[in-house]
Amino acid sequence: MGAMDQQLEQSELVHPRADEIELPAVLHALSDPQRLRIVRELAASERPLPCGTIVLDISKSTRTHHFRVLREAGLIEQRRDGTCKLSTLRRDDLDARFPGLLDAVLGAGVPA
Amino acid sequence: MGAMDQQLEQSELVHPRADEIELPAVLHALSDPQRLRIVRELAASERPLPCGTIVLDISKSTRTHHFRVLREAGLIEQRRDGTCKLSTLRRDDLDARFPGLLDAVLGAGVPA
DNA sequence: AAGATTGTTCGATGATCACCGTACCATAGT
DNA sequence: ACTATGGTACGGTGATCATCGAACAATCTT
Repeated sequence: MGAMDQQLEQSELVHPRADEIELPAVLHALSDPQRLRIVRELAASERPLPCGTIVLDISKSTRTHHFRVLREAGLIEQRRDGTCKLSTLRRDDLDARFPGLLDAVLGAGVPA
Repeated sequence: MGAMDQQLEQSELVHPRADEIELPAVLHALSDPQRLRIVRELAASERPLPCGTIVLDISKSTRTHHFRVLREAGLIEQRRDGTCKLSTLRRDDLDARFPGLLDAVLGAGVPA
């Protein structure tokens, strides 16, 4: 969106600092079923996952879009690893900033 | 949206049952700053509040819109009381369905 | 260098959204 | 009955969103 992150856009990914994570952005990011699924899968593995191994019923570009929304909201961290890009849930940062939120969302997986 | 709730639209408000409350809808409803503020205010008073006493920087129709989103997502209950319409947080239903979620969101009020 | 794999960027599109003003509809009080 | 008052319904507008395909870029393997 902004214009000040152009020069590092291709080398370093845009990640908000832990104290910059905004609640509305987090809730919005989690309000999409596809992204919720990504977050759940990430939380389940608790190990960096390449984007490609997760959501299958959407196109590549849409997948990229969802991962960017999650990353810019501060929910995940992404880094390069060869040709893959590995994603991790920012559990500690989220728990520090919004205690209990992530657990509540993840725990709501199979309610009844 | 639907067409089956036409006959009770003006007398009885549309409320999802507790077990019909969907997580994405709840998160989406909470992802708007105005609605988050409404929910916080409702939670703070823990007593039914008329719509008019809460958000001031938006128009009447927009306020109605936000309250409807909150109600249809299952976050609040609205009922008539004379010329006013009183709103209450559906704390018990939310806690039963998504334990800890509401507390986490409300607790994230003043993070640092 | 060529090919394969993985992901991004770039429009574009249709849907949804937040917001508004105006008109309207209840109920309460005079 | 008239008039506030509190809220809804009805368009309408500009913004954002989820989605796609096609083209491109970066890395690895051969």
